[in-house]
Amino acid sequence: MTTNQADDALLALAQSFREALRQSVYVMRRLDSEEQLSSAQLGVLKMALDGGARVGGIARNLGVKVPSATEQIIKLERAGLVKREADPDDSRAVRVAATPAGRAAVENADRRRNEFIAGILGTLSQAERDAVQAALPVFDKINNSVQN
Amino acid sequence: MTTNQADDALLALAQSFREALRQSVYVMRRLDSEEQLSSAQLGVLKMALDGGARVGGIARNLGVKVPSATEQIIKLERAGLVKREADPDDSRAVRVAATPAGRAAVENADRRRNEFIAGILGTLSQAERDAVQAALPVFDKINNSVQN
DNA sequence: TCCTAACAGTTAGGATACCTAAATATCAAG
DNA sequence: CTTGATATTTAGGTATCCTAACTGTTAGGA
Repeated sequence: MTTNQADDALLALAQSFREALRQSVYVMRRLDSEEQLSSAQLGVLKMALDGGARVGGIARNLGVKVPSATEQIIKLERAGLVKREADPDDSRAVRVAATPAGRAAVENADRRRNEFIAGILGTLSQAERDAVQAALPVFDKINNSVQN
Repeated sequence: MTTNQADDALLALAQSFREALRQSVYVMRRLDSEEQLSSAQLGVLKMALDGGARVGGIARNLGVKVPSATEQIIKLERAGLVKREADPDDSRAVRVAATPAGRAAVENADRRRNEFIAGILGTLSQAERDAVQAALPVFDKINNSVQN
């Protein structure tokens, strides 16, 4: 039946997709292992760049629970990369802002990581890069589905 | 200059790609959180299906160090999903083989995870699925580059 | 034959990131 | 002014990974 064929194709794609996911985790780990700033911390730091991210928002955006975000924020604070200050409008809340050192750290980390990945992407054919390019927005969409 | 333009494009693609990687980690975590078998364990178990995977091979294939593989293997053994036996040809080595229960566990876990992902893929347009499909081999290639 | 270097795996110890539950403080509505 | 909801932190625990050190086996000379 047509439906089952469609399902089978979908399941086969899902299987391959899962394989790619597993690999992504591995690539991410490699990327992290060469750096001082973990990707979790880099994620927090980037959200603190605009000057007033709240802990809950950071956690939501990062796909982790609030205590996990707090943990990273504390580490960054101890490293002098962000500062925490009371939200003037809501004393329950905390605003996390990158310090100048934090800003510099983001730029450095981002650049190095991008160069590493760009180095790999540079070995691909243009068609392959186009394929990646075309898939990225879809990945974004998939993530949002999962985010739920 | 042409070279710099190409570099810039590559770096921009790298940036987007990294964003997708970050999301992948998140999706993977979600996928894992709903299951009994972690994806690390599922990976080990799959390699044990053919009956005689060695610890070192499993570690290499999984992109982790040998002690990390051992750790997962021990957990699987305690759960009755694999058994360890001496390699008849080389007494230093250990052969890891899935038990019938292990085999069943893989099938179950794989099916459930594939269905979860297929459910998401099913909400996409055909063009979007094609884009994913086309990008998967490239992801594979990128992974192999990183594996180094 | 025996020694030694290389190799396969396990054990021990430690780091990191994540989670849930409980505690603290503030806000907002009645 | 009380009470329930909200924002964050603290406490405690889990999983995965890592490096270094240890045990046992193999293989290639001297």
